[in-house]
Amino acid sequence: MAKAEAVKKPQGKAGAARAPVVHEEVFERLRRAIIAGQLEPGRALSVRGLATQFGVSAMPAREAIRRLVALNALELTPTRRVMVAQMSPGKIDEITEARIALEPLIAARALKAVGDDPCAREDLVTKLSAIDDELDEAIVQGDAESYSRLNSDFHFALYETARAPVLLGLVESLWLQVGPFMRVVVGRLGTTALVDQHKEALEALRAGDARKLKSAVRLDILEGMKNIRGARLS
Amino acid sequence: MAKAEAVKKPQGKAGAARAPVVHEEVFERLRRAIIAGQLEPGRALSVRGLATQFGVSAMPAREAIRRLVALNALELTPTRRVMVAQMSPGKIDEITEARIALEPLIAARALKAVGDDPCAREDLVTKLSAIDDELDEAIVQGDAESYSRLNSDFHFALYETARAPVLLGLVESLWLQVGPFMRVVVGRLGTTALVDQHKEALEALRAGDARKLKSAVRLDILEGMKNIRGARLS
DNA sequence: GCCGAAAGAATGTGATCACAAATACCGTGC
DNA sequence: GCACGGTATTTGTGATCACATTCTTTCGGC
Repeated sequence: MAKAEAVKKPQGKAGAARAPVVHEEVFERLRRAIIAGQLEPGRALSVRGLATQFGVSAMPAREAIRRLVALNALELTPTRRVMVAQMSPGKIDEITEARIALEPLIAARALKAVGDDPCAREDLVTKLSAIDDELDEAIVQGDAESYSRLNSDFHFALYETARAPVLLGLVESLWLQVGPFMRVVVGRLGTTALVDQHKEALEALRAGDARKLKSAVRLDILEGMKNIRGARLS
Repeated sequence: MAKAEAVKKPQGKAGAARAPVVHEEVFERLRRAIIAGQLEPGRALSVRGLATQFGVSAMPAREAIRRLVALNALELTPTRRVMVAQMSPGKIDEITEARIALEPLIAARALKAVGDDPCAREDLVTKLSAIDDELDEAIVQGDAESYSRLNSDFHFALYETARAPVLLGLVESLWLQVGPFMRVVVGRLGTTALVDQHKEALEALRAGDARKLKSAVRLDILEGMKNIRGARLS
C-alpha cells in the first residue's frame, strides 16, 4: 500500500488560500476525468480501487467519492456501490433544460465582467480562440478524448471569467453528468460530424453583443445534447 | 465522549430500497435544519461536535459535512474549518438569478406531471393548500421557525411532483444556501411583513395554467429574495 | 450442459487512533 | 491596563481495523 508521499508544499500556485489536501487532489483529478469523459457511464468505482489507483489510503478516496455523489456525477446502486452516472431520456431532457436556463446566463455575466475593460475582453477572446484552434485540430485528427477535454475547457474558460461561483457550481454539476456521455457519443459518431457555435460565440464576445452570445451558447448546447439524445443509450 | 451505541438493527422502516445508513440520517437531519433556517449563517460546525450532538461517531458526521460542503450549504474557512455559508450581495444576485431560471421550470414540470390526471392535480392542490393554511397560521402567530419550514415544504411539495431529480437537486442546493438567511430575515422583519404568491400559484395549478404558475413562482422568488437583499448582512 | 448452492473475495460503513495545525486560554512582563 | 508568549485544547485529516453485506467464482447435483 503506497504511503502517499504526503505533499507538503504550501502551494503557491493560485491565490494562497488552500493547501492541496490529499482528498481534494483526488476529487479534482476524478472530477476532471469525469468531465473530460475519461470514465464511461456505468463504470464501477470502489473506495479501495480508487485508493490504490491514486496511491492513497481509503479515506481520501471515500471523501472524493462522497462529494461526486453529492454532485450527481456518481450514482449509488441500491446496494451502495458506486458507478459513473447512467443516462436516461428523462435525464437528458432535464439536463438540456437546465443547461439552457443557466449557461447563457453565466456567459452573459462573463461578458459583463470583462465588458468594462477592453483589454480584458481581448485577453479572454485570445485565450478562447487558442482553445478553439486546438479543438479544431482535435476534430480533424479525430481525437475524441482531446475534443471532450478541450470542449469543456472552452466553456469553462468562458464561464469562469464571470466570477459567479454559485452559478458555476450548478453548471459544473451538469457537466459532470453529461461528460461521460459526450465522450461516448463522440466516440461513436466520430469528431467530423460535430458542429459547435464557438466561432459565433467568439464573434459575439468581440462585438460585446450579449444577446448574440447567449444565443450561440444556447445553440451550442442544443446541438450537443441533440447528439446525446440521438445516440443509443446503453 | 459518547460511544455512539452502534445501532445494529437491520432497519425495516421505510420502503425497501435503502437502509437508512447512519451518515445519511445525519446528512438528512442537517440538511433539513439548514433549509428550515435553524442554523444561522456563519455558525461553526465541527466533526466531533456534530458527532456527539447526533450520538454517532466522527465518521458519519464527516461524510454528512462533506456532502453539504459539496452542495454549497456549508463553507470551508481557509483553515478548513466548517461553517454555515455566509451571504454576500453578489451571491444574492446569483442565487436570485438561478432560482428564477430554474424554479419556474420545475414548477411547470410539476403541473405537466399531474396534468393528465385531474385526480392527481386535485390531490396536489389539496396537499399544498393544507401546507399553505398552516403557513398562514404561522404568519399570524409570528412563528418564524415554522414559517421557514412550511415555506420550504410548500415549494418542495410542488417541485417534487415534477419527478425531475436533476432539476430538483439544483434547486435544493440553492435553497440550502438561502435557508439560513430567510430565517434571519424573517426573524428581523417579523412574519407579518411577509407576502408570498402561494395563493396565486394554487389558483394557477387548479386552472392548469402553466404560464400563470411560472409567473407566480417567479414573483414569489423575487419578493423573498428582495427581503434578503434588503436586510443587513452581518 | 445447466442451474443453484456454498465458499471465497471484495466492498461500504462505522469506529478509533495518530498527528499536525489552528484556536483558545492563561499567565507573565511591561 | 494591555499586549505578548507559551501552554493546553480543539479540530481536520489520514490511516487502519472490524464487521456485515454483496458480488464472484467454483463445484456439486440433476
